[in-house]
Amino acid sequence: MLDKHSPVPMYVQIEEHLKLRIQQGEFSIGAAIPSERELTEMFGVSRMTVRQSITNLANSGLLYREKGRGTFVAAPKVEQPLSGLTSFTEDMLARGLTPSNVLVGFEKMIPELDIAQKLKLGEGEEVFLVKRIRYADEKPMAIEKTYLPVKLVPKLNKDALNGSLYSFIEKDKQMTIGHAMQRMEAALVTKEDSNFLQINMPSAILIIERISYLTNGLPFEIVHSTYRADRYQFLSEIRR
Amino acid sequence: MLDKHSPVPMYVQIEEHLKLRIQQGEFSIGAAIPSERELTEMFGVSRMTVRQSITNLANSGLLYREKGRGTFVAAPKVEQPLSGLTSFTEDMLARGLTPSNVLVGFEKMIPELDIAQKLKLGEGEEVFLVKRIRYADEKPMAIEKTYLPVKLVPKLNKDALNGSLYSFIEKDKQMTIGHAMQRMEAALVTKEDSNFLQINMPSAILIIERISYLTNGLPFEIVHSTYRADRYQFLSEIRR
DNA sequence: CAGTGGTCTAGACCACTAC
DNA sequence: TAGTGGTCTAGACCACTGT
Repeated sequence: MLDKHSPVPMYVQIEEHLKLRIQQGEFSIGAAIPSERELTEMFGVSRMTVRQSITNLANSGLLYREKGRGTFVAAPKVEQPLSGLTSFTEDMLARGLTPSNVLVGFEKMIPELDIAQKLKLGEGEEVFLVKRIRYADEKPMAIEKTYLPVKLVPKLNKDALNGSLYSFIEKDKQMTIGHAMQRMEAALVTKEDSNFLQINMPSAILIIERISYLTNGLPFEIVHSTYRADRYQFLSEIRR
Repeated sequence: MLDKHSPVPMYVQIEEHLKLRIQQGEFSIGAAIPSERELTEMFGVSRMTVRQSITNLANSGLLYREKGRGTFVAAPKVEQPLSGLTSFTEDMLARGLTPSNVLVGFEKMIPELDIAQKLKLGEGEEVFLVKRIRYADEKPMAIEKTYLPVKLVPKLNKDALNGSLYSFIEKDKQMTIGHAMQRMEAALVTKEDSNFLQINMPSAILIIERISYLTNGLPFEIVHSTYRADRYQFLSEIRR
């Protein structure tokens, strides 16, 4: 059933095996899966290994445990939000839209004080500022300004912007992306932005500012996005 | 150092011990904490127990691990978002504001189709609709409409609305709250809402709709909130 | 090379649930 | 009382990092 000599850890194989059986409807929603001791025998592994699999599946929301009763299949999420840190491109593709974008600005500059503080920059340290209009299915969706410390990505150029910025950053080992803080607010569109977004005035816009951090806690980018409110909704999941 | 006979699990005690030493600055940001084997000796427990503690602290973002190198202290979050599922009251208190509210509607009704579908109700099943104006520091902050299936909370009344709705629900065992899906969008305020919120027209508002689920996946409430955009920003944390 | 975190074993006792 | 998940032990081998 499992490949003991695969480079894929046993607990990952068990996770995939269980996921598959759940997807195929072998265990319906709310039904108990086999107990940890039964799985231990079925797979010929120790109980701790089975528990690691189940813990991961429970953390991801597929299963839930009840003391003294068993482990059960949770109801699938009706709306699946984009989990984790995603780019505009990934976001649009997940929504079934075709993303494209126009670069309207790329410069090296000394940022304003609030940007410098959020990126924990010293005085005089420079950032790259990338300004893009983001399109979905050929229609304007958002204006996006990205600030990146020059010292973290000194080799950044226009060509790199076509690919994934995140994989460009993570090519450099020791730089792995950890988490991000996101601030969301509503506002009225400005005259200038209404032209870029091709909307009337007055209109509401959704402003999303994201500060992304490496695993060591160092901030490495600020993304300031202005979305058309009539075309964009933000979905997220909240856990207890 | 640890109490082997405490009802508090050893791994929790170890977590608290490490948290304390980090807070006291014994391990500074980016510094390595003792290796798992060192901790095993220090605490007189097995390595798996130590690992459970460190895994939890790493999941909560306090530590991060690097293969072959060690475990390190992550930088503290600059802005701390309200984590988990919180009520308006908790949210405002966390922001240093004083919450209050006015009940403007409480009725039992058959909901519209979209609400019934989201709550997975059958035809003719009723909901409670609670409409409240939420204030922060005596000024209007949001309009909140909450839909609750009558079959889940048959005894709900106006008095219960003064306390915490969540603890009212969880009093009933077998009903534990699991996760929620949240949808956020911006819009222009309507004439009616501009009166409730005491804002001019045109103004932008932030609409947040939350569907909360029990651990078994059953939806148990929909909260539709309309926030003043000039007074409210939504913070969230995103993990990879 | 020695040290680190990642994976895994084969047991054990506990508190809790259901019958 | 039997079965469940929660906690814990005392080892083991692996791949990876830094010197």
